[in-house]
Amino acid sequence: MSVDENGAIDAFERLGLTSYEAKVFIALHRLGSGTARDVARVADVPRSQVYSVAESLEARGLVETQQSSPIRYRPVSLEEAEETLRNRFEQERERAFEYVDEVKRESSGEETREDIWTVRGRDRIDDRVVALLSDAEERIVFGTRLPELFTDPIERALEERSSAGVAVLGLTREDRVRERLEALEGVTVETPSTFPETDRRSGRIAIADDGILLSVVDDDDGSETAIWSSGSLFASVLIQLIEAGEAIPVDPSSSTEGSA
Amino acid sequence: MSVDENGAIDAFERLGLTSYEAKVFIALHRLGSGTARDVARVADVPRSQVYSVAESLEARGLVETQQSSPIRYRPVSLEEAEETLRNRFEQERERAFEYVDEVKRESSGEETREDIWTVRGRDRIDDRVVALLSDAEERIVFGTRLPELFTDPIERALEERSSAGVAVLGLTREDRVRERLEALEGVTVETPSTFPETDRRSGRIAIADDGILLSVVDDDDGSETAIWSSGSLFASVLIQLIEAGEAIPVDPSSSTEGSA
DNA sequence: ATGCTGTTGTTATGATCCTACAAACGCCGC
DNA sequence: GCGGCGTTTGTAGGATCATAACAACAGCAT
Repeated sequence: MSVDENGAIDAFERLGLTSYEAKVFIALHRLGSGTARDVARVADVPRSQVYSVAESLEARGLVETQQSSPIRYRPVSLEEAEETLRNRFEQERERAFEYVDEVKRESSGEETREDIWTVRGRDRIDDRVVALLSDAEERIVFGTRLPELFTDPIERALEERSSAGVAVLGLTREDRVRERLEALEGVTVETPSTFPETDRRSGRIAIADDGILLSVVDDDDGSETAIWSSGSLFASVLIQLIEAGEAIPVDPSSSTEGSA
Repeated sequence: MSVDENGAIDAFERLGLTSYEAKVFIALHRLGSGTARDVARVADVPRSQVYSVAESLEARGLVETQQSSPIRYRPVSLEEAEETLRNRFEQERERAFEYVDEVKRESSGEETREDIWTVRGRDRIDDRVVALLSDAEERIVFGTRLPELFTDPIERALEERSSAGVAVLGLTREDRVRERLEALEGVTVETPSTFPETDRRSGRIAIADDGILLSVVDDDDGSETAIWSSGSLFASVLIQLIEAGEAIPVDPSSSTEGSA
């Protein structure tokens, strides 16, 4: 998906440049090379500011300077710039995480018991579901009404667990999801009995042994929020409710409905 | 090299977190999990601020929340956090550079002629030297008095070019550099005739056909600055001067001395 | 040679925004 | 009644944006 200049400037800002730095950098790529005046004409940056901004970019390795009269600037190649920014990112990442790795304390096993955690965002929930399913030893239940929430890694995890002898049950009303589930060897598929066909908020349900995850999808922006728990009384009670076919919304504003 | 907490906080800030976000994230890793009060005790963050800071981290996928009383927070694993930050970086990088790639204009060939460019920073100069040397078709001169400026990639480039039939001459007084140069097949090594043995500012000299790079090293902080040019009259004149054994400092404040 | 004009590069200043930091307060459980 | 929790408000400071002034210089016309 293409972005406009404002989007690119925003992206550069999140990469650590100021708005002026981003504009000068882009302008120099447009021009090939140029003086402060050239840059100011192309970029929405006052000419008097271009000098110090370009100097800052040079210090960052993103621009080269020709000390002529007038001074000429030129950007390094995109490849060089990407590598420079990536190297800086990796360097800071290493600095930051090396320290945290030193001081972190492993979460104690008990601390996660009796706990229910909230996770937001589709990618994060994808990962959590895969982690949950991959740990299953005895049985799995997975259901969704949205094909896009039935991701390839989830599909592979179901297949792999089924091959490993874990009992896998799929729940869905959605034909496209049903077909993919049925295509997996050893996976049985049922139509959920208690969710109304008009249900539009449920996201995914995943049960793996004593772990459970329930997600909901916001109709407005499609964002997904999940709660999950593993090895807790809450989890076992909720699993019982689901298996009895009577999932009960815990709270209207943050429903724990399973998939339709 | 290990870093302290302030260094880690600085690094997280350059990765796009605020100071408070970094402190809360680190504190949660120290604790394993905890309430706002727990975090405030460990981190230099007022308790009343922890709630919104942790919410922001959750929105970034770096923290999970347990809506209990009191609210409990726990960090995602370091692996997850690293992946999250890296994915965000790559996403912004792609957004930014995709746009610049669309709008950039190739530098015209002539525009780089008659031009002398300044490059700062050891890594960038490393790359420029390698690029210069790798393009040589006929002859190379390389010299430095500092072993650390004779990098492995430079060494490999000299070796590769020598194998390709390019005449390669090394210039140095420094024994360690001399030994490495002499170990390269087909490379001759000479002692420079004009630089005083007490020279402490020269960095590197690299000549490749009609291109030249000269760097100097700042005694105070060891930083390196280079000028380079290729295919220009300036370059040919300077090459002649070097080859006549009479390199002349262009300006006392930004000397263009060659290597010792 | 001189005066005028436009450009260059540096510096200063004010406005705005974001973040750090402090404090207040209603509600709740004990 | 007290302490803890969670939300909200306010202020100060720094960074960035944006504008403006000015000395020096180059080019050009006279």
